Amino acid sequence: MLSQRGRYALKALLHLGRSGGEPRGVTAIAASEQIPRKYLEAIMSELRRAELVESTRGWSGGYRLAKPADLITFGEIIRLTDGPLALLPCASRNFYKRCEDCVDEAACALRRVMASVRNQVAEILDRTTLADAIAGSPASRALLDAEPVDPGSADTA
Amino acid sequence: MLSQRGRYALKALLHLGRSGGEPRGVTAIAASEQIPRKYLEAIMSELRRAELVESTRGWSGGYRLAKPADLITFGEIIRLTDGPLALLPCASRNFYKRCEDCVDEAACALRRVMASVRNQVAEILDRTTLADAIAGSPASRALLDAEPVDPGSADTA
DNA sequence: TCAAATCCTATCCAATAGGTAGGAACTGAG
DNA sequence: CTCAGTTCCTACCTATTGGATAGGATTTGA
Repeated sequence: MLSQRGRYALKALLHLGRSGGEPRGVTAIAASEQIPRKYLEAIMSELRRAELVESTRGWSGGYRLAKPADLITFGEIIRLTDGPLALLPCASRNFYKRCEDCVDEAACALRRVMASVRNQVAEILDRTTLADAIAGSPASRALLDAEPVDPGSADTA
Repeated sequence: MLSQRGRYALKALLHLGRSGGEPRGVTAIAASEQIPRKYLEAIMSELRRAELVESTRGWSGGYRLAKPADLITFGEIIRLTDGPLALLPCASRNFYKRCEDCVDEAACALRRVMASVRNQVAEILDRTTLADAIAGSPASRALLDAEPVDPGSADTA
């Protein structure tokens, strides 16, 4: 599961994506996205340090995306806020770490499966951009529409 | 990422799958899979309560799989030990929970993407069984072989 | 100069992950 | 019938982390 922090980051970035190039203040974003203001402040600082957003201070300052929304992928955002996409460190590409206790094939059988999961997840998240999500027309529609999630009737889409 | 607990559970179950129907004691499994014995004891208890394994006590007792290895999927194991496969509760099928603060499309744009990820992950994990992993010939070889993970040169496969 | 904004550091709290301890209950071998 | 080896159960511990708040320093245009 994503951390709340990660979810907030994604919501905030999607918000900025929808706001054109205009700077949006943390207070405004927090209010309209239902995020605790002070907490969002910290998150936006992190996003700035990661150069996903740019900020202007003072007067009518705020944050805006540092690049076009179609150049910012879910993958890079989530890796920043939540770390590896993979289910195991040994199946991660960007955060690879060997399992200390990996001596027999059991571990490797595991790793094979986990690597395939990682590949599929990365395939989606590294190809889907903020712009895709906003437009509602993701890069790989075939994948995204494959099998709709249907949580009762609670949905706006 | 999977919890250590989940990883241990998977390793132990794969171990049992490789052991034919013969009961294996916790001590033996722990030793050969490099898992703290007492901790594994707790995990095996949980797996028994979930009816993934059966136990016999006393003498030459131990644990064995409660069903054939080709009827136990990674999906059910991981859901048991680590909860939802989805990245967000609102994108989960088995653990669905509405996001309290979900009012505008941002959340739904998010959910669309996360749902597609969930579907792909579940597709793999619910179709891959212990037997598949052990045989090294997973259900959907096309997927699993799609893009091999290459962590430097540290690999036994 | 003032209000509004980002920025920075420190702190707090509850929950969880990971693991340990100690022993009760069971069971076949001897 | 006892004993060693096993599962089973309850409780506990400790470090880390997630999620957030507090308070103020700094910047900047109106």
